[in-house]
Amino acid sequence: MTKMRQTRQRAAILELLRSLKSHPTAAELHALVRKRLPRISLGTVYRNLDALARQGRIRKLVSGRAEARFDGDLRGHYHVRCTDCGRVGDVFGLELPNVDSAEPGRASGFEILGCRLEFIGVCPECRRRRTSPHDPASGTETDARVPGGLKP
Amino acid sequence: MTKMRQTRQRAAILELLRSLKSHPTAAELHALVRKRLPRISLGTVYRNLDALARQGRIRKLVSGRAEARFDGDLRGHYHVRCTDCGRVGDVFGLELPNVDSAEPGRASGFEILGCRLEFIGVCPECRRRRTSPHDPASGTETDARVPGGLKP
DNA sequence: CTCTCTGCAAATAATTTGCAACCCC
DNA sequence: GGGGTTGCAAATTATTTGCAGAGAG
Repeated sequence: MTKMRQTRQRAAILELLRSLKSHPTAAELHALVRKRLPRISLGTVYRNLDALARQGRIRKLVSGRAEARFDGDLRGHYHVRCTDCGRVGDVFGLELPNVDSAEPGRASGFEILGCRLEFIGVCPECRRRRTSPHDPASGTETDARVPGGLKP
Repeated sequence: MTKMRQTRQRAAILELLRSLKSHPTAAELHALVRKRLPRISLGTVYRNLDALARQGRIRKLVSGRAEARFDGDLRGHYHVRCTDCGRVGDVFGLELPNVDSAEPGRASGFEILGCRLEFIGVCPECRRRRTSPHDPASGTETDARVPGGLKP
């Protein structure tokens, strides 16, 4: 990763995103930034969002470009997703304390229906292949990395 | 939702998925089912996975077809995603107990880097628009719906 | 028989990428 | 000036959908 430059479009995207209370998609952001920089392209928005997230200056809320995966085992269990290859593993036998739904409901104004927790990690195969100094954060939201204790 | 028929392809997909310990993507599943039903199309696989998940007979692990969303606010907080419109809201001020990373690591064989938790709910706007008896589970993984207490 | 389902192919949608011009450092 | 960046357009990828024929009930 070489030196990152400060361009008009990058600054506009960052400033705009910081000024918003919402969590826009790339397309929404593009429409908004366009008011100030009418010629900015969607591709540039994507490239900058990626760069900024990779730097940790903004946060990317999951999903984008990951295929859906399916599980035929209905027993309750958690999942771990490999940051390198996307593979998903199972975590059976883990008991976590319940979360009170009233609190997030009050804080957000949403009617809370449930919640979802998944672990982020590196699968055995990818770990083996990890010799070169791989890039740090993929930029995708991955809350904490507290050794021994994770902030859900 | 009318009566669902029992077809050869649907049965094969379900049986195959149940027999697997992995969490295949639709394409991977398609390749596998094809060994038994060489003429089955990818479209049929998608349609059946969706139907089965909607019925709760299999589980769909997030992502597919949701656009990425971005957040310029780096202060630690959680998110709620609206099941109806996809909008994302913030949950500030929620303190949850940490999760021990050793346990999931041991259970899965993965090197655990972090975890991610997001709430699922209905945003104020969609709730207002909710008069008709909307369809229940979208099929997408949403762990528990314990009133007052959510299983993370 | 009647509908739901299937295979096939074309259509969407989100995101990525190749390339020549551009402009930040 | 040199190399990261941009706009544009074409390319990928994942998933959806229209349609006519097939097959489950």
